[in-house]
Amino acid sequence: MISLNGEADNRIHLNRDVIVSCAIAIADAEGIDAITIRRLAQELNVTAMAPYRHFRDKEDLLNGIAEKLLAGVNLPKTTCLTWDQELALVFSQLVAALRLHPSVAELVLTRILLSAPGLTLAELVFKLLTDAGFESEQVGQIGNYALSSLVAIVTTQPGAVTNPDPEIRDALLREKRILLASLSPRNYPHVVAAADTLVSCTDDDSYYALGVKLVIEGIKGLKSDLSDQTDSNL
Amino acid sequence: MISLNGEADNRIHLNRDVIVSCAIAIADAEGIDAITIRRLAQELNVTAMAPYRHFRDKEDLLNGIAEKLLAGVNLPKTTCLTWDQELALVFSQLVAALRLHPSVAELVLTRILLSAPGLTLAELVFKLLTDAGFESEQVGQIGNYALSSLVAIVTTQPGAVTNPDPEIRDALLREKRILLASLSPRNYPHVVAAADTLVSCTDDDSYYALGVKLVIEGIKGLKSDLSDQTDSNL
DNA sequence: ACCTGAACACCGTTCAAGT
DNA sequence: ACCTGAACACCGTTCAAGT
Repeated sequence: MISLNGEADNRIHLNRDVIVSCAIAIADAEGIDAITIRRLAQELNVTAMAPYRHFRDKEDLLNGIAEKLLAGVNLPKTTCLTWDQELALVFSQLVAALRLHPSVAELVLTRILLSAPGLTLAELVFKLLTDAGFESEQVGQIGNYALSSLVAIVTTQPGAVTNPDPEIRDALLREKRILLASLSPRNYPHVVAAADTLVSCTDDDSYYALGVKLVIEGIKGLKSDLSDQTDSNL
Repeated sequence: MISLNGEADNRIHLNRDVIVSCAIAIADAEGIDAITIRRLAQELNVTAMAPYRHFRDKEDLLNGIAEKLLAGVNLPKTTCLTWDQELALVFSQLVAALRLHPSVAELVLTRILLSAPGLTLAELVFKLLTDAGFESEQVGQIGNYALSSLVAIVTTQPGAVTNPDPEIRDALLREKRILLASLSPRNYPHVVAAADTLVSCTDDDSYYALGVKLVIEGIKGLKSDLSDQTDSNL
């Protein structure tokens, strides 16, 4: 049946990517808890049950969000870098992708191995750790630590505040600042001294750069321990 | 009015700690999503609204859970340790406390500065980082990284699987193992090689010990960079 | 193949009462 | 002071139909 009427058809053609993109947009604007199947359906001018043609259940939708975030990680193609330089680059790209949508970043924490883009990322990280000289058991563990740490760093970024509203966001930040400012400097001198740093970032880029560096330095530290026992080449 | 009847009164005297403990027990048995106000009320033989005398809303309850976990961290009292040794000890104790209830560990990620025990922990970590020679801005950032990383490590522990049922747990683990085993070794050789490590731990203790070491080594690596620029004493 | 519509069991939370 | 009871607006998800 040909569409005869002049009314605009508000129904976008539904598919996984459209739904996932819509969910991310909702979370960007109102926080992760605003992602519900019914809200999504409403936003897409469709019945509450329509999304279920494309997702088995809500968990499947959340997996789809994590997958989309991971697909946004810009992995280096060719490379004339040392393993630690390339690893630092990969980590930076992961952080860069997650920073675009901080309120859904937490979904990635437990879902890296559940999608192709996540597996591609993990594969590259594991390969670089193998190049570095770690045993296969340590490769899995260290890779796991590193990826988890970086996701967590984005999730807990000082200025983050999981964003329930563009306006309330500022109120929450102010509240957090006041809470830290009201602490007794006698009981928590170092927390009070670091309060400004903890509630907002002067420079997000350098904040994340330091985070990546911490992880890389940690891995290099573990490697030194290894080579102390096995060989002594740099 | 004196209780005249012989029936046992199933209603425990309600307070924050009783409710929080019950919530943690529910999560231990059935996963974090099983924590609902109504379920809690039912478990405590009380009306759905009764918990609201002790918690403003569900968020307040989740804060209470995080607080209880952090209160379980056994901080060292006196100390004749160097800053890095004591920091390693504190981190180990944090991990030890979180490991007792892995399915609610994630709640701590964004709630450390919201309770007294969390603030005490953060204060000690920040103090030790200050002792190590970091500037106050770096103290806050590095402390944040380290604590976030350790919480994340517990949340993503290989054998963890957020536990929706003692029986389904094994099924999920098997499923995960099969998923990784079914991957093409051509596309993901290093992931496949690390599959066993990723799905379960041969030794949880050494897994977490390595995680703590990674963070400590990372911090020491950052410190070396500092002292390279300022002075050269070890 | 893809969407609708009604229904079910369950949530968090409000408000006004009870004792 | 602390708990109850009824009600409201919202969830995820099922099932049977529609086109």
